Amino acid sequence: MAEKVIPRSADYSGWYNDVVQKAQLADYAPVRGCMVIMPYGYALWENVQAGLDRRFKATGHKNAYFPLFIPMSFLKREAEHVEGFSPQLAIVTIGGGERLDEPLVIRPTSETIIGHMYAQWIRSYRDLPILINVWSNVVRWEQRTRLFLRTLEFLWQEGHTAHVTEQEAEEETMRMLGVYADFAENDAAIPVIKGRKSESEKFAGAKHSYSIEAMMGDRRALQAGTSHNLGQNFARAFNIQYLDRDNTLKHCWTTSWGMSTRIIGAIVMVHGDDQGLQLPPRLAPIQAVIVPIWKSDEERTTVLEAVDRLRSILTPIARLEVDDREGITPGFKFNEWEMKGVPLRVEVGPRDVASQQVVLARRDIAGKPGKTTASWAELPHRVPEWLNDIQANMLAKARRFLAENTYHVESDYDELRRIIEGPGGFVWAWWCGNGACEARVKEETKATTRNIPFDQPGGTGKCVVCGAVAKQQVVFAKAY
RNA sequence: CGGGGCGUAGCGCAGCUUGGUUAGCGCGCAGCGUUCGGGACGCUGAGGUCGGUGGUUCAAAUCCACUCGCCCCGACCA
Repeated sequence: MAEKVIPRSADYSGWYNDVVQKAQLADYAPVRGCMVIMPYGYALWENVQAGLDRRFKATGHKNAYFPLFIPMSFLKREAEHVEGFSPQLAIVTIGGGERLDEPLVIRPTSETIIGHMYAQWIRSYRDLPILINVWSNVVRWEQRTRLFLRTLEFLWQEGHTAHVTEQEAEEETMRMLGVYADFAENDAAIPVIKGRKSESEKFAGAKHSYSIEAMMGDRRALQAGTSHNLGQNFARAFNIQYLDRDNTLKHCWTTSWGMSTRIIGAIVMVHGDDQGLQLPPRLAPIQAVIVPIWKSDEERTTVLEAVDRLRSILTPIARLEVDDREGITPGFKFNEWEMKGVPLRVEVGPRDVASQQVVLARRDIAGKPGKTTASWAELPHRVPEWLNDIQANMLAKARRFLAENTYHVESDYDELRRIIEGPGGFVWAWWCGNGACEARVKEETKATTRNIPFDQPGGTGKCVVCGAVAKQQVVFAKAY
């Protein structure tokens, strides 16, 4: 635990794994690609869940659960009708028992089950909209895995809604994308670009897919959340119909949207530094840690008495940890809590006790500049103030980084290439919308279109690849 | 599935080219003492089928064959 984190600039992916493991968020099980989330990492996920759940409740969504395993025959019967939607299959035989007569399939997402249930539940326009969210685990057969970002099994929420009109479904799709963007920026302190996915990047079977795209510390993009307008594709495949006011049967308009434990990887990559993890206060399982300092037994007694007082002052206003472990130096503790990303550290030594004060050290500003003293009396208002300030500063820093590594090349293809192959980052460029142009960029530079941002410059330009008239700009970047 | 790399103590590695007593080092771990306001130090100690199997040899961590596992780069990635 006393080891230092690999520097971020030296080996980014090595650094990433190192931070995740040393901060005790997660580790690999001794099986290829299988991630074990540790208690500290799970506590972080619980805070993510709470932040999202609060927003879902505010938009009228209810939680439910759908099964993980589906008999093969069901999947064949129900799923093959959706054009382009071919879920990855995992065939299961039960260990220790007999071979199954019929293979079970693990759902990679719940669309199939949900489509089936909605078809049974929905009869009338009065049943709509139906707004359900599912907290669940899913399984994908990934060739190459990475802690949090791409794992064989992961935790997420998936929302599934059904509506009377196309417009209502589109509004819902946008509302939930907005919820994700709001969560990312205000809770996770990660600035994102909201936009629409290109045809080749969208969810199979969707009419439109939208995403929020974030920039990681190595300037690559990460899709941090998606929202899909499924049109009537799934409703037709699963026969989700309702009787409208005019006494005719109509297909519903459905949506789905999700955010996963991948967001934890994003938090690590956006905010982490050479010192380790850095957590935004709103999501940090531990917002403040008290580190008592003493030499003699006498000092120990007086300092720990003060710590008890501080504990009762701070417990109501922050998620608090007191590190009164013995036989470990204060310097070691400082570094350890920094590695775990705790936003605020409260140091209390004999000198502080004598003057009824503490030293506050903030994680987002290294060294002396990040330290100040505060009297015990002012802690109840100073600590929340600092936590808010740290939250705001982390978002501001991430915004600055995003801006500094964003380029607008308009229509010079060679420049696009130079940026992607050189410093890397997000490149805004005009795009005619032709899949061939997109494919060429991917082929030649490894960069993909991330999304077509809602926030367009307006007007028209020339496609960065073919020079044809383009009505929109798209963001190109290498992605995880 | 193609290309490359690696398996030696809980973790990270050296030793292998050129075979030779008892297989080393750092971290961590245990005990004792000194320390403690930015990753302490000293002493003592525990911990190993050298991934596995077979072969060559008087002798194998070291050479050969096979095999298992892992990592990286590609392919793939709602």
